[in-house]
Amino acid sequence: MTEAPVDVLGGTAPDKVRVRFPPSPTGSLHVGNVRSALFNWAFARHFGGTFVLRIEDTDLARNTPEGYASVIDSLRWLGIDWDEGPEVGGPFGPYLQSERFDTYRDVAHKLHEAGYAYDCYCSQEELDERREAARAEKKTSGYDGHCRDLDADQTAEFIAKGRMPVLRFRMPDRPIVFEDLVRGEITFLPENVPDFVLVRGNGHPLYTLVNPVDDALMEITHVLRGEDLLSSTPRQIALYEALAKLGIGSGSPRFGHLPIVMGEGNKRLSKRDKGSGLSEYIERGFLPEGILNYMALLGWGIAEDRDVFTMTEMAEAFDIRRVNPNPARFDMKKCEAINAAHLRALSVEDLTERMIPYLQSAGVLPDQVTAEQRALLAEAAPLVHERMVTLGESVEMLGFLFVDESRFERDPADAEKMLNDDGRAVVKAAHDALAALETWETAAIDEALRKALVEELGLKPRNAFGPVRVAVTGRRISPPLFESLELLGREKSLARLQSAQEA
RNA sequence: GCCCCCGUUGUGUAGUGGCCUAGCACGCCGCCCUCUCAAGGCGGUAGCGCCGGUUCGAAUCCGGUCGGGGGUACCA
Repeated sequence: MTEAPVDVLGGTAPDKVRVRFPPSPTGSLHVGNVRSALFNWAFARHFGGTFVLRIEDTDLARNTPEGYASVIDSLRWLGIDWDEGPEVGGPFGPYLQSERFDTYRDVAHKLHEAGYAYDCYCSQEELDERREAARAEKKTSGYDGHCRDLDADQTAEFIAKGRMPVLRFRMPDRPIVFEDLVRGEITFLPENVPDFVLVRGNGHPLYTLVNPVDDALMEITHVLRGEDLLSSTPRQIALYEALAKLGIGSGSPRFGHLPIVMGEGNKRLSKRDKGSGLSEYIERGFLPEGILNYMALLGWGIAEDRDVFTMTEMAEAFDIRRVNPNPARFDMKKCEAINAAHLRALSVEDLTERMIPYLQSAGVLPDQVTAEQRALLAEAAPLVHERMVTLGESVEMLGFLFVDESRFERDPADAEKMLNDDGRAVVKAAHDALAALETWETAAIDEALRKALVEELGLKPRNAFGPVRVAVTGRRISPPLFESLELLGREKSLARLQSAQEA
């Protein structure tokens, strides 16, 4: 590494850097996608280049309109903006592959004409059979080149049988060596990279064709993607080179293969695993800046002694060569800790606004929030600011302030534990002390309760305030008690202290 | 089977031959603070997969080995 520092730009002017994020709209984004989008985005922003969003929807059977909307919404929620792509346009459109089939057909034809690809008539059964045989001999089990050089008679014979050929790419007979931006030099020998299918027998183009073709046409300079695509890189490089010779694009982009994200154990985080979908994090009330920050930490770090940063800072500091090639496990605890740090960094105003949707969807606040409710929430926000890990927790922490008295409920387990006979006696003493209060504010409440419960009843503070807390907030864990009482107001507070005695 | 990638505490990482009795963060444990829970402060736990070699000296270089992962489709 010291002898041969990786040349990231390879002659490309920084502002000419073009990267892309090519999700297929088969559902909502999962964390692997997000990480990939983020690193490409950071790379582009770092150099002042262009970030392209391209929708890979060639697999008609698996695409859904919701999937498309979900991808767009997710990226917007995250704040990952694209310079070219759906909704924003650009000079290389259309950016939906389903609208580019003519292009693929045309390119496939040219590849065939020039001899870079050939018709292959092998049936699935024949392929399987020969694959098994090769494997039995402990050899590479890929395509054996059977149809590489069919003559006219052989071809005619297949056609007479009614076989529909696939279009197969003819891999060059030489090693393919490339410098991975994350992993350094990687070599693939020709015997291990067999000819591959570009177009199905039914004429439908495959990912193997359309992905490189679009990268070439869209003048993509760098491809940052998951490690799972590493072994398909040599065949893509060969394709880029063939395309360039046909005047399509200018050769292979530079590649950087990011480590995969693993879930529990040693398995790649798959779409089915819980914790893999971005939507789960949105629903729980993670912040986009928290999620993104944590994702960045999966393989990259801004500094030795620092792991909380903004995306602006990331874009400024991002260096693909500093990405660690090790697969990284997703650690929910760490993700939560990072999110909590971002939550704490929010201004009270910002926090207040961001909590509202969560309180609304939980039914704590109405769709139309009144000015009074908003003001109350703003006053309560500082009390929970450093107690929350996600915005969703605001529902349990602050719900007691907003629900109608008719809907106020206490946690059954907490009530049972704290509002026993002793507890009710404490609550009664608290009620009487507070009822006599002239000014309803934190300091006075604090003083009155300490006097009545700690001094007069001789209780330890924690034992004194526990029952009161459950009586008023409904839970053993709550924002600070005296402040909560003040915000709840005299009337509601006294009513709850009353009703708790009857429980 | 074959090909490729990866290997530092539980997790993410720092470390590019001596500054390493291996640093940081999260987690976990304990203490302090304290009306609960957090936040904050202090302290602790735990790691260079293994074996050889090079060298005065190796987490760092080389070889092997073991382990893990990815790929091996008319999916992407």
